[in-house]
Amino acid sequence: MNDVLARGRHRLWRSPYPGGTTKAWMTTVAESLDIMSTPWLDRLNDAQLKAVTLGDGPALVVAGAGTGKTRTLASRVAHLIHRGVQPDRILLLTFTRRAAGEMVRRAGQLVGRDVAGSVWGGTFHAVANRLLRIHGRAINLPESFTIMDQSDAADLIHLIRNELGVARGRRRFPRKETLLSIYSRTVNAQQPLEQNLQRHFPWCLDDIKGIGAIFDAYVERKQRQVLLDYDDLLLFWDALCQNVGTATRVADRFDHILVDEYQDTNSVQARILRGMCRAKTNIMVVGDDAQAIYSFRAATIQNIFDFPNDFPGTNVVTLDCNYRSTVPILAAANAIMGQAKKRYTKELWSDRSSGQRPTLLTCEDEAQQCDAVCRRIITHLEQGIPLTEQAVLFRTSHHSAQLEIELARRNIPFHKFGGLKFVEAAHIKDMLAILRILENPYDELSWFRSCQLLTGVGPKTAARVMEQLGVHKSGPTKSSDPSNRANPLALLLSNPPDVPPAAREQFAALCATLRDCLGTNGMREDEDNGSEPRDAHDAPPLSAQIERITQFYEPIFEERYDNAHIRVRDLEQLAKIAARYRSRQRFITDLTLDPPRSTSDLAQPPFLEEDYLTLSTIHSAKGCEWKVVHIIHAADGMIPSDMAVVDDDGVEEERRLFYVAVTRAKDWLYVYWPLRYYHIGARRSDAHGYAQLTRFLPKAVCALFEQRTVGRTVSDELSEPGTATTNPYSTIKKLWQTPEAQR
DNA sequence: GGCATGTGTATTTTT
DNA sequence: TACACATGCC
Repeated sequence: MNDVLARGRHRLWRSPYPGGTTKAWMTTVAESLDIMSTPWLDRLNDAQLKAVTLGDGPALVVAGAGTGKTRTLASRVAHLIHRGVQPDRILLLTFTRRAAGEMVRRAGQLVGRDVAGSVWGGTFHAVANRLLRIHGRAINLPESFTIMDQSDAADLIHLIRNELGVARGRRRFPRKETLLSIYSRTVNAQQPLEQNLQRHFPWCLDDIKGIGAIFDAYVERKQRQVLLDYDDLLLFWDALCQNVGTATRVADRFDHILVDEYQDTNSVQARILRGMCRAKTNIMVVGDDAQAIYSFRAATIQNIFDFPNDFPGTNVVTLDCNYRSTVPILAAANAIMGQAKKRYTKELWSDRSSGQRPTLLTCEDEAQQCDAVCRRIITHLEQGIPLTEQAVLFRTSHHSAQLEIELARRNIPFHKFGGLKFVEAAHIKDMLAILRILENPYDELSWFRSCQLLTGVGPKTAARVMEQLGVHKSGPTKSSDPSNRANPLALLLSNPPDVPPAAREQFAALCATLRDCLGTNGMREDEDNGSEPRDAHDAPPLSAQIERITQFYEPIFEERYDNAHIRVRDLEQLAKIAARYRSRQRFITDLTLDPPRSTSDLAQPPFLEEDYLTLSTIHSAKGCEWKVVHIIHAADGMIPSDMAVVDDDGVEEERRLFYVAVTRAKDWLYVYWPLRYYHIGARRSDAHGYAQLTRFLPKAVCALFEQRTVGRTVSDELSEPGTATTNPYSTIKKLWQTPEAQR
């Protein structure tokens, strides 16, 4: 420890205090000056301390669930800063932006918020975005590129599929979502299409020619329109690292790289890291192969195993002491992983003893399951465990649908993570499309969408208008930079194309809206901007732009959606988020890279409620923990998902998923499964089928659970005997009983 | 060419 | 159940 402290002192970065090194000196000063304490080294166990204080060079930290990984990484950041590394030369790559924020926040508590705040923290995609806005030009990427989210990308593929006519007349051709995931997987795994199809999409093999043609057109189209999809962000970052002119400049930005959730990175990401570390290998990756749950995104555990080979001289540290869960919960978790075909990490251990075993609840049907969950949530709430310390986890987003209704009915506020996001809602996409035209006038998809907002304009008219504006022409110069080409927006305002009479009025309104948002003329005529060319300085503030677009859009919106009164809250929400931004580009980008998650229409907006329950897909629950965890639908076909059981690897991944769910619990774990599902097999019938308990809980593992049955087996109408607490006669009797008799 | 209506179907997980 | 696709009418 002494040694560690001494070592931590020798290169103080902009040191506000003298650089003493002896423990005696430090102890004295530390007592008088809080600033001299080393809180990031406090309360760490030996393994954590080792990881935090490792010197330069590559390191692999194998960190099981709940072993204090976040604390270790945050402490490492604090330690590095304290050791003299400049915060903005530390790159912290995490799986979600939320995780990055949390670690930087914790590091900030240790070394000061302002200092830690300049650490480069974020997802691979967010960091790629940042780097590409700075260095992209060097690889011919204009800095004004637009990022497509998944559904944008799928829509573009859809457009191309229709244009190419590959799907016509034939039996069913892969859906746009399928095509996108094939594309994404091919790119991310860096595998030939055919191999990928054989392995993961065998039913699409016959269409390989058409698929290839679509991919060609898709790539070409993105390039012309300066659009990047999620995968492109990684590819272009990788290109920065491979390109002679930029490789050194990009890599030199950082002295230390830390990567969280390394088991869920794919080959492109691994290659990026190798590229970033060509000159110096100060890289620490943290991961747990037992928690690898993103193979559908082409993540591969192989990255963890290959790490020591890729980076010779790697220090390996294993964290296996679990601080999160009680012994009985951990025993169950270990038993679940114990059946895995392959297993690399050791079992976890804990000294948090408890008499409370996890509970397995067999429910009559889904309604009973909902009821049981709600009742237990309330019981714990009454025991003093707030809703924020409780979570309900499930395999797929719609698994919570019935529960959401029940929670709303009982006025239990909740916040749902995972599933359809706010920005994927059609009405939000409509608003964003208009904003995106302003940002990138060559964004075909946004034009296409915006045009079709107008009544009387369908795909054909939209295409014609876009053609006239030259939206997807490659323009006079060969450069892909929009500013070098005739701008479709300028053309629209100066020389608007003709539209069908039915659409004329709305079309004019759209033009006026775009003009106002650009700020060329109008909006502030009183300020007299003269004949200034249109540019960013002239444009009204973002919030005014949103307001203007809303003004245009609201009548259309109300016409178009029959539940507009519910959805209108989302528009308000959008305006609220926008209020935090000054730059339109930042706003659009952030919304794409870190979309706010929609809450249920039925629930109160969570920001109004202080205490709310968390509903989450297991994927989205990664890295989180709660005192009480309820896992619902633990039936075969749900967990593991029917979709995943086509091969062994799929089942194994589902097992890890279940393991992740179980290890989120600190003190109480409830696993529910409904005995009976309606609409199994035959759809639209009253038929029901009987489910089976998930295969991940065989008898031997079940023995570690307390087992209960919920509901009645005879009839729903019959109540259990002896549970009545009121008797109708007891109140009536009061009417004639004497006071003495009542006592 | 747009739009309303009807029919069928396929259903994960996320940056 | 919600969404994609086809059909037929304006």
